[in-house]
Amino acid sequence: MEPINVFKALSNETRLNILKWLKEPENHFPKQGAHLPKEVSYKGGVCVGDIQEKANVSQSTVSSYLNLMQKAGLLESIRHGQWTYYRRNEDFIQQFAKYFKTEI
Amino acid sequence: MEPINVFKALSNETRLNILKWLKEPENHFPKQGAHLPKEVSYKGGVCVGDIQEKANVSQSTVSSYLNLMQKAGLLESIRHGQWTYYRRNEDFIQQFAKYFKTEI
DNA sequence: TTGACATATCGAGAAATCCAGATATACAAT
DNA sequence: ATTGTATATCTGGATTTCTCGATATGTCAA
Repeated sequence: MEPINVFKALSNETRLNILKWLKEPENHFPKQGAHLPKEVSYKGGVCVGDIQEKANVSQSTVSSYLNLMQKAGLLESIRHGQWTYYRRNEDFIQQFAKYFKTEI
Repeated sequence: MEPINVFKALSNETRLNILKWLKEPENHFPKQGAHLPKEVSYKGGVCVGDIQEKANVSQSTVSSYLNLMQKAGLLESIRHGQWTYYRRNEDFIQQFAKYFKTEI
């Protein structure tokens, strides 16, 4: 775990919002692309295009943001056909919260 | 509370170290300047010069780092004569840890 | 295999951050 | 008043981050 990279990932409004939105994907991504049955895609995460639309930044920006957050440990991704679904890495986030409480 | 500013403040190795050192000033600042009786200065924090020596960055850099961290809410300072003592704002840090656990 | 679409990567200019030295300010002691 | 010390602020060059458009890659459908 590289705390600095986690803090850097969270030092940007858009990225922080993405992480929060992904806490409740059903609420924040209602126009869920109909690529997959609801239960599958929500469990598996939200696809890049839907996140881009909500975040209102360019496709390349959102893609690299998601990659950055994944490298930091905050997100994980699953490819499903031509879509990549990103979701929170809850284990890691919880572990980091604990680190913050005890080490910081 | 501006979470983004807190994350930015913590996105730097030196600043993160300073925050950790200030958790146990007695351990990390043994050559405590003899400006004040020990109990006073430790309770009140550590002076800029001592932090600078430990952090091994320039005087101006450490001063602006401490100012940044204070603005973010992580530190508080007390002036005592010609010395400024910085210490952790434990209430804020604890509050932020809670925010992280519940909101992030 | 070609075309369409989703996502990733590349390249670059603008903006922000890093961090130092120089200078200013505040206070203490003489 | 003057000098010395601690800290803050200013200035600026180097580096990093931000964010885009363009292009590449991967996948599905026809």
